[in-house]
Amino acid sequence: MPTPDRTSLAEIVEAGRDILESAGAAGLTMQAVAVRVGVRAPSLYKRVRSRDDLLALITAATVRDLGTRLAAAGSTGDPRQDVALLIRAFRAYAHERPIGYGLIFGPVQPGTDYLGPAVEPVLRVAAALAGPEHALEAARTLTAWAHGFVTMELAGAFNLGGDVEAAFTFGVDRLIDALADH
Amino acid sequence: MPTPDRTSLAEIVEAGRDILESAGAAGLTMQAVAVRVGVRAPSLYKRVRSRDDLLALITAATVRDLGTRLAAAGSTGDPRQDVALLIRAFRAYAHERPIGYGLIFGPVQPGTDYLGPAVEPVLRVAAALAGPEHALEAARTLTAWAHGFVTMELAGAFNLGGDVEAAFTFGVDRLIDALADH
DNA sequence: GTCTATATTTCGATAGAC
DNA sequence: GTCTATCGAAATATAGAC
Repeated sequence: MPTPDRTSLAEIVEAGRDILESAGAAGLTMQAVAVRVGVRAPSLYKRVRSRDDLLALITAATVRDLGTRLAAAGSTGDPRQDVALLIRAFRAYAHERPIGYGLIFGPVQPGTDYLGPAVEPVLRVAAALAGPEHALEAARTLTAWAHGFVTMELAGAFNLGGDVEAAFTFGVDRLIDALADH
Repeated sequence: MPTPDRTSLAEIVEAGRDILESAGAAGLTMQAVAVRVGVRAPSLYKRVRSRDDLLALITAATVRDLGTRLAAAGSTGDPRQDVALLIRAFRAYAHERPIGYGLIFGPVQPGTDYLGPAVEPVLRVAAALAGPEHALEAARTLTAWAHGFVTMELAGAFNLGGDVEAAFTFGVDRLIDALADH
């Protein structure tokens, strides 16, 4: 009788995500993952090709997660309101899982179309706000700003005083004004 | 007679920056730096406390560099034009040294006020564009968007087709409109 | 599929002679 | 200040028994 499964790929990825947030990227070792899922490190290689492979799986899971959250951000029907809700959901997720979030736009595996799951909700609200012919450009502008803001925020780059919340609201408002279909 | 200096801190930092761009963060080893400056690895520790220390020095040098470039971006006197030139200079620098640039808003050493050298030029054009009372918020909005855009661009995140140059121009134009003092 | 045991490699950092 | 020599520590990954 073969040895029964003591873990699973999903459990390994989930463990990796938790370790990443609590111990940082350097703390994400195969050994640490093995301990958390309750097996020995070599056993992980039955389900994961390498540590880089695990990292890619974690990134993909994080993008899916973010996409789910963005899709659930709420739609009032008012494009401006919906964009604001979407961006706030985006920011909230980055604050919840800062390190995992940092993987999303980190150094990338060429040819991997890993961003898909999170793109659609953004395109939808962008189209509603800016009109279909500017949907893509508007989505890129919104995403770039949101990503830049939360990255700087998480890095402690807003250290000149002032109110970071006010800066966020200021940015959202101005951006929505700028992108709204005139 | 003591052994004459065969290298210097400045040379070490410069070598580190070059290795970083050509071999990535993982390729930046004390051994590689030593080879490039022409000494043995242990000698580096006379001028650098640790590899992390070297990374911090590289980050600081990169910020200074970026600040110089931003300050030299040109000023036509027209606030809109000046902002556009500044942001294009910002982007150009990130393209030149993508990995070094990535350090700037990476995980940070607490209490280090390392961003100073690059901030002043941004604040200046932001104040001219948005008015003094909104200078800080406008600078944050501009920087966030520019950083987000180049990060996504360098990560290959703009993979849905469309023209990236057009998206950049679109974003700059709309942002300037949004921030301009009305 | 899981285990023990280990190969391999690499790297950061230190000690002490010159 | 630079060198040789080496420590020490860690981590990825593999081999082969059960």
